[in-house]
Amino acid sequence: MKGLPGFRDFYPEPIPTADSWSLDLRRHIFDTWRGTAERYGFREYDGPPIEELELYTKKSGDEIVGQLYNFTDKGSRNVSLRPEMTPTLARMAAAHTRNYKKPIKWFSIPQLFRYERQQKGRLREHFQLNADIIGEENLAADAELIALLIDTLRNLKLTSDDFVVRLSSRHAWQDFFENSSAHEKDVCDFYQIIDKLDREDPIVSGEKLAKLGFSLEQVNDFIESGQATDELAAIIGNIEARGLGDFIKVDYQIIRGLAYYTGPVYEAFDKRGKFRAIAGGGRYDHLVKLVSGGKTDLPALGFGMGDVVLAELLKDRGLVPPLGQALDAFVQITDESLRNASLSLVQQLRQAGQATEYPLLRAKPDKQLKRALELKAKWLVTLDNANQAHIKNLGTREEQTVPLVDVASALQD
RNA sequence: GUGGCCGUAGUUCAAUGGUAGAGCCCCAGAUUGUGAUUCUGGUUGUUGCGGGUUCGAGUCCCGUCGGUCACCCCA
Repeated sequence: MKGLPGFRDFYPEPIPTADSWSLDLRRHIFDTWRGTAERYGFREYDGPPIEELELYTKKSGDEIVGQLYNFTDKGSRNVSLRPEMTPTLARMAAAHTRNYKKPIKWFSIPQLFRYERQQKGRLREHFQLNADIIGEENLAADAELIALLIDTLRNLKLTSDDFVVRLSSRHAWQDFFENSSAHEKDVCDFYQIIDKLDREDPIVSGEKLAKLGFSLEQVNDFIESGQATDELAAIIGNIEARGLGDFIKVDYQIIRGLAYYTGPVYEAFDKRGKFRAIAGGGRYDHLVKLVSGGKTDLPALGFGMGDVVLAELLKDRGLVPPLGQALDAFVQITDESLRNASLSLVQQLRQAGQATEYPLLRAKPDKQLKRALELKAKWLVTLDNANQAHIKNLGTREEQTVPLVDVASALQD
C-alpha cells in the first residue's frame, strides 16, 4: 500500500532517501513560524480541517470547486477539506468578535488541501503559516504583518539576497482603472488579466485589455513607473523604520488572483527566480461581513506562507540546520549482571531530564559504541560496579569515574 | 482535466529481445581491552499492475496505476 497521490510521508532523520520529507525539518520550520509570530504578539488558533463547501463557494464562486478536495459526507452534506484558512478565520472571528479586544492578532499553522495534479512546489496538501490582523484599518497593521513575514524568513536565515517582498495595492490599480473610460463591472476581469501578465502570452493579454479599453503598453508603463502611492510610501516608511527596508519594494505587477482583496497586497519572492512565490497576502476588508452574512463588519488582513516552497528554498541555499536525534546519554551495558543497576541509572537520568538510550537486549560492545555514536549521544555512561560508573564525553573524549549517585549531576556540566 | 519524461532488491543503479546482478544498508557470527575497523555468512525481486507481439519480454506495443515536470488554476 502506498499513500494517496500528492500526500507526503514525514520521516524522522536520518531520512531514508534524499527526496524524502523530514519531520525534523518540518518541526524546524514550524518552530520558527510559531516563535516569530508569538514574539510579534500573535496568538495561535485552529479550526476544523473540513468545512461546508459553501464557505468557499460563497466568496469565490462555483468555479473554485474544480480545485477543491470536496465530497458528500454520510449525512449528505456537501463538504470540502479546507483549501485555505481565511474563510474559517473570518467565520470564527465574526462569531465571537465581541469577546476580543481589537485589533485581533492571530496565527495558525493549518494543513491545507487542493485537488489537482501535483507539480513543483505544489502538492495536494501542504502546511501554511497564516497570520492575520482583524479590526484595524490603519496601514500600521499592514506594515506589522509584512514585518512579521520578513522576520519569519530572516529567522530561517534567509537574507535580502535571498528574497524580496513585492508590494502593490488594489487601490493603486483601482485609481488606474477609474481614470479610464472602463466600466466598473469589469474591474475584477481587469485584475485577473494583470495577475496573469507574467504567465500569459503578451499578445493575448493585449487583446483582453483592449476589450476593456486599455492597451498593454499603458499597463506596462504603469508597472514600470513603480511610483509609490501615499499608501504604499507609508507602509514602506514603517518597514524602513524597523531597519527592514532592504526587504521590500513596490511592484505593481503583483495584484493577487483572489477576488476578495481590497487594499495593499504583496508576495515574497525568491530573488534567484528558481521557485514559486514563498508567501503572499493582503487586505480583505469585506470578507468578514460576507462570511457573517452582514452581521459583523470588520477590516481584516493577512498572509500565508507555505512549507513546500520554503523547504525547497532552505535546502537550495544550504540553510537546513543539523537535524536528528540529540541524545544526552547512552548507557552501555557490557556486563549483563549490571543490567538492573543500569536500568535504575537510566531511570534516574531520564527523570533528571536527560534524553537517555541503552541496549534493550544483550549486545556486543562494538555495536553499542557504534550505536551511541550514531545517535550523537553526548555522554557514554558505563557502570563499573553497582556503586560506580565512568562517564565519557564523546565530543572531547574526556573520561572520568564518578560514584553512581553523582552521575546525573555530572552530566549536567 | 490535458501533455512530456520515468517506473528493476530496503536504497543507489546495472543487465544487445536469450538463466535478473553489484555496491551500500540491514541481520547473524568471529575478531577488537571502547572512536565508527576487519573477516565470514545471510535475507530481499510475480522487473509497478494487466493485456498483446514473439520460440523467448526487464527490454517492443497498448492500457492502467504511481512518480516527476509543464499546462489549466492559484489560496
